[in-house]
Amino acid sequence: MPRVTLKDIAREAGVSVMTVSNVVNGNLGRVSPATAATVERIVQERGYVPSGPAQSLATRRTRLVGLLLPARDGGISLLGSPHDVSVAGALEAGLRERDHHLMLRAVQDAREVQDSVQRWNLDGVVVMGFTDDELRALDLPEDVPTVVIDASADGRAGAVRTDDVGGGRLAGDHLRALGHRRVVFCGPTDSRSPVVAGRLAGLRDVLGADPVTVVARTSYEDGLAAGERIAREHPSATAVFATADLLAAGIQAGLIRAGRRVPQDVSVLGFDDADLARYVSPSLSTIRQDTAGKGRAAAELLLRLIHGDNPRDRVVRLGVELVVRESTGPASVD
Amino acid sequence: MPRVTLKDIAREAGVSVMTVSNVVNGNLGRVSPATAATVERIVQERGYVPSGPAQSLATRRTRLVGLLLPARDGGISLLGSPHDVSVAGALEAGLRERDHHLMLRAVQDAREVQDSVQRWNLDGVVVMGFTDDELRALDLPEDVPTVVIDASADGRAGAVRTDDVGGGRLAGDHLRALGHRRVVFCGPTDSRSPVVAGRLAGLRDVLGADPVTVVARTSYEDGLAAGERIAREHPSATAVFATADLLAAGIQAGLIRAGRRVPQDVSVLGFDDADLARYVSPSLSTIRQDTAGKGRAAAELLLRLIHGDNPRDRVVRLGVELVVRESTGPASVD
DNA sequence: CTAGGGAAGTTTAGCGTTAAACGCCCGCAG
DNA sequence: CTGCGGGCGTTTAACGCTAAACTTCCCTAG
Repeated sequence: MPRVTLKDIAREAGVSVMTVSNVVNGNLGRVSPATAATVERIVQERGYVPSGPAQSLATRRTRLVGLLLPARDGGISLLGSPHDVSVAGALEAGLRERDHHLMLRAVQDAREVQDSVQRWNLDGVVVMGFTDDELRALDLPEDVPTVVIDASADGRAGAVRTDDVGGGRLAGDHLRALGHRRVVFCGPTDSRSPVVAGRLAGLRDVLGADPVTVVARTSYEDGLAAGERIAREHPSATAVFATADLLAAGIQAGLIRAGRRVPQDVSVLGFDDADLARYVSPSLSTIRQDTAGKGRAAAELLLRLIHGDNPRDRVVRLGVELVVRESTGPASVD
Repeated sequence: MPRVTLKDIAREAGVSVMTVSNVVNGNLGRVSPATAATVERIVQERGYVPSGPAQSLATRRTRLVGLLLPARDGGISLLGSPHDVSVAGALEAGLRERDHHLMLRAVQDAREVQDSVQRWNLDGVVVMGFTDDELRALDLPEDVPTVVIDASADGRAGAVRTDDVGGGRLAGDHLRALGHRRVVFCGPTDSRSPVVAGRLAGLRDVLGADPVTVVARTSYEDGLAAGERIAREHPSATAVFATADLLAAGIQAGLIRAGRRVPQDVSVLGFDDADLARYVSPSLSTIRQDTAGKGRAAAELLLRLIHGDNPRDRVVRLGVELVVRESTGPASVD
């Protein structure tokens, strides 16, 4: 069953294809209401849907946005964290409402980026889950509107970020108010990620001194190891602030496994307010960030960039909020 | 900066566009090795990438696959569960390896399906997260290769499923071996989902009698409520088998909140072996299903359907495995 | 009475690619 | 010699759509 084309509609309506095209695209300047109505009716009846490829070819715009993610472990886990999933969902919703489609693509190197973007003539690209260094290596095309999430925008690209410094401060305030003085900061500080650096900077702001830092990837397993290590190597610490809930959950489990009580002996504070913060026990106190807002903001910013109405602010920064649950409590007096 | 086209390459190489096209597509029957080499070199130098839209228009094939998901809560959470995320990741990887791209799209009704599929001339469609009834209402296009995940394939569509009956049996065997006789089954039994029905049937097979059933959506919150309800309304039950880990985690928390000990008073068994099964405490015993395998199988099956080499089996069923952790133990003697 | 202008179209050309049909030249069998 | 079949291409038309230029026709102002 061949596709219904403009030509089919045109023939049936007794007008030229151009007229049908104009009606379909709401370009009603040159079409009489009567003709428009007829065409509209036939379009409905026949269930005509314009061909994306043909439109793209003619207009050089695709209404297609790529979401580029790191291809790790063979690319199986392309949405690594709950955070990413939530952002991706909101991004898709934001694009869908404005009549754009999302292409999901894991990429490994600049060549793959180039290929995806060029092949599909993507109108725009959103990049998530890469560190600044990786991003630089990806060599994102200059001429395609781009929004990076949780990374530094270099020049022309837009960026959506969380107020990480504010989040770090919030964490510091909370822990300080509970009487904690010896706080361990835990996260992938070796990745030179501006996100991690920001959270640490915020914490330092409040605590006044450099907190002890323990390096760990943001996975549960790394958290587990880090928790045990903290119990062993930093026995005097009374609180741990981790850059992600997943990591915090692991740390907490590791501490408990090492015989510490949470929060009586050690408080644990996470970041994100992922669902799992409520599932683990003790439930995690955390700095909530607005992941859905991130996705929506990315969609909006990108569409702005695409349409060329140069947004005043190419960097959107979303607020954070402290959520107190069971994993943080007053510092134990020793 | 305009796109590099076949024409550009052709001009530079002093041949016709058709020759370049043939070289690029590895259609070397009519091209001398020397010419091919020259063209190849220039293609590399110029970084030529074929235009997807143009190719699609000419060949009527897009190498584009749509992943259709339910648009719920405003479509923000398009990948509802960890299970879905993992499947989607593996699907993307499978398609990518075979040079196809994935379009992620939340849909609400038949019109939206129609629109996405027609507009982009999708070569194939994967559908996940819908019940059989919803699927029927979506009215998936007859003429587009389709693979449904965790639903019944109606006729021409392919299906990838888990051996749910086997999983149910495994659950039953495990609980039976531990001495449990009064088992509660918990899941969205009202949705007439073949997945849930299969797991229940497997459990019944082993237990010999109809287990008590408590209806609940597969969310942590519903699990929490269900757990408390089970403690109240079915105080003599010694084990609960839930259709998803997320649900099981909630049930377990609800039971504990109601004063029951897990597993001493009540055992809890989940399904999926999602990451969170390891994060909660007690850690969840569960029936592991191969979500990555599901995604890969879906990719493979779909590509088969697309290429018309009619696969012998349009229904792929993946195996399950019992994973024993802390949440299940011997039945308490009363 | 005519120029000008808007309303309602249509025609032309082109987006980048490919399938299919059509050369052309050379070597070799009859 | 003629014919004819490979090897190596080229040409043509089409895929479905749109931007821009072009055509009518009618109405109104001067």
